[in-house]
Amino acid sequence: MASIISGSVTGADGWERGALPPAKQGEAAIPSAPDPRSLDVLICRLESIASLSDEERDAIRSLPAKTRVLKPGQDIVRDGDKPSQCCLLLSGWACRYKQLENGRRQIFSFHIPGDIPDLQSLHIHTMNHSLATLTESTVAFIQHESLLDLIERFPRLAAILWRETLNDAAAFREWMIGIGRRTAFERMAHLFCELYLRLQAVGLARSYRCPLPITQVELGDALGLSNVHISRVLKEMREQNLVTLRGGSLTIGAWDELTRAAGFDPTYLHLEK
Amino acid sequence: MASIISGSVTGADGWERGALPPAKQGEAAIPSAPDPRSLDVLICRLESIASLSDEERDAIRSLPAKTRVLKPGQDIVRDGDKPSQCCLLLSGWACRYKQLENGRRQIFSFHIPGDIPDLQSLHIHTMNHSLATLTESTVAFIQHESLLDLIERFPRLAAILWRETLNDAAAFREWMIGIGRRTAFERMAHLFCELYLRLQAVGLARSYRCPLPITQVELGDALGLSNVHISRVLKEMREQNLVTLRGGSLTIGAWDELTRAAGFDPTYLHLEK
DNA sequence: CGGACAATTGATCTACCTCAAAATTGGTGG
DNA sequence: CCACCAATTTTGAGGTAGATCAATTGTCCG
Repeated sequence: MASIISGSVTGADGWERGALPPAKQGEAAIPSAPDPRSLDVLICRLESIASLSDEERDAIRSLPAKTRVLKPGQDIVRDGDKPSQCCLLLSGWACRYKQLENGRRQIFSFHIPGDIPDLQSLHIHTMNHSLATLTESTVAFIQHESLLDLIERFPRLAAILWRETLNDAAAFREWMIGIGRRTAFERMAHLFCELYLRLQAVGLARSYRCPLPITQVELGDALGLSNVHISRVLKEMREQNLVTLRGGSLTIGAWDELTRAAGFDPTYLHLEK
Repeated sequence: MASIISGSVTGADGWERGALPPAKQGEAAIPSAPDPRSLDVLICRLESIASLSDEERDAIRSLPAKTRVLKPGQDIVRDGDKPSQCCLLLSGWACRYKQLENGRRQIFSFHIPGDIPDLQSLHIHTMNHSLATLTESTVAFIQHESLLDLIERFPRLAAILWRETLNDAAAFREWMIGIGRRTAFERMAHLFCELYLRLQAVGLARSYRCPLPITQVELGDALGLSNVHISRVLKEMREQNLVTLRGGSLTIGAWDELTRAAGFDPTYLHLEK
């Protein structure tokens, strides 16, 4: 499968224009034709971190972007690529990962609508990991030069985006703690807490239910565990009525117990409200 | 032990002025009195990433900074602090870590001269981890406002510092791969490769020898291993003549084999030369 | 010389892995 | 609506990397 940005394949590689994922969980349907308003999800996201002036909002809204619908399991940028654009996730799920020699891989982060998973490519020119969709996704591509021009005109936006990448690093550190120092049960609980809150922040989760369209193999690659062990720990959580994961959606049975079991402290997410 | 920046203790907490670590391994002795030229180590470091103009160099050199000598094992900033300054390491070693409830801790990164380990505090106002010295160290404190003023006047410096924090995140990802998907032997080898190259880049290592004044407990906290296991793996490496760690200094017996065993690819460090 | 700390070694235990087979799920075409 | 397929999940059995506990040795330094 070819990376999109590296540009080796375009047509036959299967972007379905017009075919959109079914709108779910309060997510508004997004037209596949380039739509300036689609960048509102970015504005919304940034306003959860800092307040924006009218000029800043307008400047973001008028960023030139190309919207695409991508199939599940498709690489957006590849390890080694030198992309000239960033990717804003409008709908669907994506992840960043790195493939190792022996077939092993490590997933670093999961991404949901409003995220710019490869924002770092703005300043680090060669990718040292890959970015791929997990589900069918709608993404908007924004040229680096447009973003660079934007942050030159609005230095405050530069600071906000910089902060975004710092939050990203904070999440990596939290992830590291999990992998290095928590039991399988704890780190899994921790991941569920994080994802639930992040989804809630962009309006994709409520009343302790949220989409989680991720296979157990992928969970394992993220948490440094085997799929077999993921299955066993999930069973245990189910039996304790902590969480249930079925049909791509997660139900949290006991939030307080879950956070306690995970040793979860949400401050590293830097969510408002 | 009290954090320096949180300011709860100053006098009795024991900063020794004038007492300096013995200069070793080609490291020039640094006067303990505040010395403007000391910021040259930062200039040197930044120039390993990008070239600087004369004005930029001068602006950095004239940053107001307060230099201190700190004892080993002393917190510089604490989890929860809201520092108003950043810390540039001039000599010695430091690490960032987070303490967990049950007495466990995870070390995220080791820092060497030229690093600004808490650069992120410039935009993330509350620390979500701690920073501490590992050895006696000389550090320069620079007020946030001075740095903010600097990057406002020189936007290119902002981009360079931003890039620094992105490199930081890249190192976290590499660390995660190790903890999640590599054996104890591999990840330890990987750490040694990383540290050797970073030290070499700032002139603190040559001919496969470098200082590594870190206890086995600290190595374990960084790699997610017990100190006992660290000892055993070190023994194995010693027997295979890969590396020897004695008296706070590391000797690499077979660089090529070491990198091969570690699956080490140095590009994520973004070192020039 | 003595005391604190760091490293080593031995013995035992366990969380998680690997391999392999069975059961479940979801999508597809007839 | 059912039958079928591939992908995913579940369960079982046995193996291992690395943890824990505890005692010994080595090192540094006042």
